[in-house]
Order: sequence, then C-alpha cells, then structure tokens
Amino acid sequence: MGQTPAGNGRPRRPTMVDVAREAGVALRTVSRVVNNDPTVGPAYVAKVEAAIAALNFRPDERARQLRLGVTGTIGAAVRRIAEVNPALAAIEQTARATGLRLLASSTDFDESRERDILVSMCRQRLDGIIVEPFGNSHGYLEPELAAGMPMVSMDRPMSGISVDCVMSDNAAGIGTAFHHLHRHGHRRIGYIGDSELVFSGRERAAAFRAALVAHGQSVAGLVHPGDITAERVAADLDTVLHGPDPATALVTGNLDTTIAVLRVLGPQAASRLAIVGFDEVPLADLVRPALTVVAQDTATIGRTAVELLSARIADPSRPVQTVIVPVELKVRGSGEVPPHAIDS
Amino acid sequence: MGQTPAGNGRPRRPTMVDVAREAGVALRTVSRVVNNDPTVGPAYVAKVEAAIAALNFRPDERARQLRLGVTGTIGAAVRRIAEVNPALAAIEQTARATGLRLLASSTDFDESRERDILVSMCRQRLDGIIVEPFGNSHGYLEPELAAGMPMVSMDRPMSGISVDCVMSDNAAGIGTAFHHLHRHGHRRIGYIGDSELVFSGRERAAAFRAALVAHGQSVAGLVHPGDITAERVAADLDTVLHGPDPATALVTGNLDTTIAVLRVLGPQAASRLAIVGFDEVPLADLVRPALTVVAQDTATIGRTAVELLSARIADPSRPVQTVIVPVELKVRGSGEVPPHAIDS
DNA sequence: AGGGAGCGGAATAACGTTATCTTTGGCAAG
DNA sequence: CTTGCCAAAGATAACGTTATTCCGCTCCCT
Repeated sequence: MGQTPAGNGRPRRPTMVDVAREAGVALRTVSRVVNNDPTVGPAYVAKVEAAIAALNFRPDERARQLRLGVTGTIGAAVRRIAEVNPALAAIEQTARATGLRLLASSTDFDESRERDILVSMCRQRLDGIIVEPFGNSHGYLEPELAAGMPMVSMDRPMSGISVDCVMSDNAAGIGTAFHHLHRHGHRRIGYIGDSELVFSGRERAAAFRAALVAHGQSVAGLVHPGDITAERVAADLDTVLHGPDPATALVTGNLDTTIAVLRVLGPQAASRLAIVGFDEVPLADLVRPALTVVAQDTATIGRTAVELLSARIADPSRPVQTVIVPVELKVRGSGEVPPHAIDS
Repeated sequence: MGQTPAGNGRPRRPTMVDVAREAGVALRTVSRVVNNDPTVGPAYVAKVEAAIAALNFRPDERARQLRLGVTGTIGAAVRRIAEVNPALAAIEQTARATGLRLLASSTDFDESRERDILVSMCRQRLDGIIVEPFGNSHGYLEPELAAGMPMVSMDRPMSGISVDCVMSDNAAGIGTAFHHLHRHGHRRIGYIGDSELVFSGRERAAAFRAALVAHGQSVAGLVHPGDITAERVAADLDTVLHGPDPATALVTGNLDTTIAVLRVLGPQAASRLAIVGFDEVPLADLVRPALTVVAQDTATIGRTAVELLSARIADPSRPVQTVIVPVELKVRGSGEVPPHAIDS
C-alpha cells in the first residue's frame, strides 16, 4: 500500500500525479501549466487548472528545489535577530528586491550555535550565506567554500578563511569622534569599549590609541576595552573620571557600552562629561542627553552584503573583495559640551 | 553524461552514492552511518567516515526532507523582523529548545507580502507556521488548513479562518492603565492609539470607551484612534490638551503612539500631563520621563505560540484554542504625576 | 554436523518535481 | 497523395535521500 513515509496523522497532500489523473492528462502537462509554459493548448490549461482547484494542489517546493538544484534562498546568520538590527532590515529588503528569499537565524553570541546554524544552512544547499561572524575559528567552513558555497561576512572578517567582507570604517569613525571632541576643546579624552578579543573592539581600541599618539598624548589610563558588564564599565568610568588627571570627554566603543555608560552616569550625564558614542542609539532623540554618535551606514552595509553575495553566486571565481563603508558623525548635543562646563 | 540539472558553474557536490563507491560499501550503509544507526560494524563505520572526510560529503537536507516528509522547521511571519521584537526572540528560543529550526520573515505591514510569505511557507511544507496577522482576509489559507498545515496566530486572531491564537489581554491592560491614572486623582483622561481598522486598535479603543462609561464619564473628545503619523498624533494631542475641558492624563494605545506623543511633547512631557503607555518601551530607563507602561508578557506569548503549534503538529485534530496572556503594569514615574502638578 | 535464528549489508523502490526524449496529429508543400 | 515538419502532449529518467525487502553469512543449539 502506498502509505505516507512519515506515517503520522497528516493527510497526504495531492501531487502532480493526482492532478494529472484528475485532469486526464500527462504529468508533464501539469508541470507545464504550473510553470506557465506557453506551449500548452488553452483547453488543456483549463482542464489542469480545474483539477488543481478541485484538489487544492500546491506544488512542493522541496521537490522542486531538489530537482532544480537551486533554492532561491539565501541565509543570514546574525548575532541577534529580533533586536534592532538595521543591517538585517536592509539585507531583507535588498534580498526581496532581488527576488531572493531570506532565511534568518540568530547565532546569539554563541560559537557552537553559530557553527550549527552555518552547517545547517550548508546542508540545506542555500544559494548563499551572509554571516556576522562571532567565533574565532571558521576553518570548518573551508570544505563548504571549496564546494562552491557562496559566503559573505559582515561587520568583521572571518578567521582562517578568505571570503568577501563588508564592514564599517572603524578606524576613521574613532578618529572622527576623537577629533570632534578635541576640536571642542577637550584635552583629556577617555575611551571605554568592547573587549579586544572581539575584532571591532580590537580595531577601535587600536584606533583610539593611535589618535592619542597622533595628538602627542599619553595612552596611560585612558583606554579601557573589556567585557560589557555594568560593573566593569562603572569601574573604568570611575578611573577615567576620578583619576589623577580626570578626563573631560569620553568616546564609547559601541552601542552596549554607550547604554551602560549612560545608565551609570544617570540623568546628569551631560554635566559630568562630553560623550561621543560609536553606533546609532535607538530613540536617540528621546534619550537625555541627546547623543552625538558616529553612526554606521547600516543600510549600505546590508545592501552591499547582498550585492557581494549575488555577485559571487553569479561568478564563483571572482576575486575575493573587502568593502569598507564610511561612517557618519551625527551631532546632537552630548559631544559638544565644552570642557569648562564639566563639574570637577 | 550526468551533468548537473542547473548547468551553472557550481561544481557538483559529492552524494551518498559517491561516498559508497569511495568506501566500497552499499549506499544504504552510508545512510546508516550518517544517521548513526547502531547496526553498522565498526570497521564499516570507519571506512565510510574516511570516505566522507575525503570527499567532504555533506548530506542534502532537501532530499532528506522530501523523503521524510517532515522538515523540522517552523515558520514565523511577523510584521517586523530586525526591530525589537521580544516575542520573536522568545519564539526562537523556544523553537531551539524544542529542536525545531525557525524560518522568520517580515510581512512588513503589507497584506500582499504577507500572502506571498505564507503561501511560500506552505509550499515549502514547513511543519507549522506562526503568524502575526496583518491583512483582513485570510480565506486563501483555508485549503492549507484543510490540508493539515498547522498554524497559530499571535497578537490578533485571523479573519475568516479559525486557528489557534495567543494574545494579550488588551481590555484588562487598558482598564489597568485607566484605573491607575484615576487612582492618582485624574478625572479627565484621554486616549490616543492605533487605527480601529487594526484589531488591537479596535479592542483597545473599545476598552477605553468602556472604562470611561464605567466611571460615569462622557466619551466625547477623549478617545482618538487613527493612523500613527506625527501630524495626526499632534493634532489629537492638541485636541485633548487644549479643548474646552482639557485632560490631565493620557493613555497611549501602543508603542508607536507612545513614541510619537513623546516626540510631540518634548522634554517637558511630564509637566504637561501624566502618561501611561501600552507596550514596553526600549531603553525605558534612559528616556525622560521614565515611562509607566502596561507591558505585554512577550516572553510568554512567544513561548505559548510555539507550544500551541507543537501541540497541533502532534495532534492535528485537537480543538482550536485561544490563549489570553495577562499584562503587567510597570510603574516608573510618568503615570504618577498628580493632576495639580500639571501646567494649565 | 546440520539447520535455523539472527545480524549486517546489498539491491531497489519510493518521495514530488523538472527535463529529455519520443510520439502523435495536423497542415502545407512537392 | 505522399512527405516532411512543426507544434503539442505523453512516457520516462533523473535529483539525493531513506525505507523496505531480501540474501548471505556466522553462530549456536541439538
């Protein structure tokens, strides 16, 4: 008996074979009608469409994909879905405009989970993958790359393998923030940011040190990368503000740091130091003080990621490319507090 | 010649047949090894695993799914991915814990797009679908339901078809907000919220009218549902604040309304009226005034959605169920301003 | 020592679609 | 009237996996 392989309670859905029998035509003809092949006579089209409607037939995308070899879907393995993630929004929009479906998953800042997701995407033979890498060893993807799986990394490069990459100009962003504060008269500027175990944390801390050196200042006591916990940030903020030579201004290295700093400082933040944050802050206009930030061009990043991926899908042998996207300073108030306005 | 069906430049990936040939065993044996079937002798396991490593074989999930009839994946069609969406985060977490993959897409507040996504998910024969419905006619899903596609709606019921549903207790939430302001001495309380064309907008406006009536007050001039644009909200706020009998307190019907109201009022919001918002506000502790809100229990909503879906997958004939999740008042300041503190 | 149980592996048939190839029918040209 | 020939529809073989069936081998018991 032709029972369903998974013998659960689900009723078997009609297939093209059923439609063909119902319409009294060949299987191939049903396929042609479903795919709008113009070489089918109108009488046959009508018969087949009637049968499709009568049986409520819906083609099985899995079988189609298996046969075609192409899925029409790209994957996005991002660190956080369901959080404000404008780059992901841009990816989705661009993918849609390109006629690609998008399969998004959160790696959730977990290396093993990232691995699971990427391997699963490869097993599904997606047409390509965009990944916001988290872990530090992506060597296991080497065979996939060799097998021709198109891949693009976003926000940071992948480690151990060479793939197309799109990311912000971290160094320029930090330089701009520093310069902005310096131009408003600040001479002691501190930095609190993400851990240097993370690529962007490393790049931004390094850029900040370089800015200090370029202005002939000592690095000592001013640069504080590390894990982003309320305690660590509070402690480093205390060092920066109440050391022997207190800072009058601060650059925060990413969104989470900015939020943590604002929480520690409380409503009087603006009277205690000038702040320029890296990353746009959601509801920035409702937060007090209104924050001056170096904003990443997330729309361009997301769009570029899809474009790079599409280009590689079209031509797997093209040279690997890294795109650096400029950042933009958004002046809103917190970065323009002059040094003499700071309580000491 | 056995060429790839899609004759593009991608190299053909090795299949189980190739592995079997390489290892000198039967196809079925490779399948058993891949699926950790214990009835394979250790010598064979070693041979097969060596061949798999040598060829970089990865099983094709599409073929597996086609053969098995089950995908191990559920779909989530939500209005907005990549925005703060704690319910989606809970769905993802629960799905992961249940061993289900999640395919998330944004309907983007577009009825035709919602339809595309849902039809596409059905064609992919996902094991089940969670949908945050947007449109007003879901009759086209009737055949899918009849064919046994498990479906759960979240946040609002679907129109025209009967599926499991989980949503917040909108009426109780509005009642709580009203009562809270009333208890703090306010006697003229206004409401600005989403359009009554939308289910939750309708429920909340109705609940607010009911609260007014229950307190023996006139509805006239106080209840303002509508599209959420800066202009409309500003105009209605003006009516509420500067009418013949001005309100001293306001309930906002959802997050977007709350934000729009705060933008219009500016930093002096708290000195002009007391506010209780529906929906939790991101970075609520950094926004001034700190907002008193009626928060939805998004974690429970997301988790329940997956649980309802799993239950229906397990037993397609179980009765359709609607789960109402309680809401919670979060007191933070903006809702406790007494009437006499309001500038007139 | 012979026979049957039991186990592990091989051959083959699905799953539902699309593509290749073949067949049929109708019509115009020689 | 026959010969192509084009259009349109049918038969059949993939795609890569898993499940079913079957067969040969070993081992143990009588």
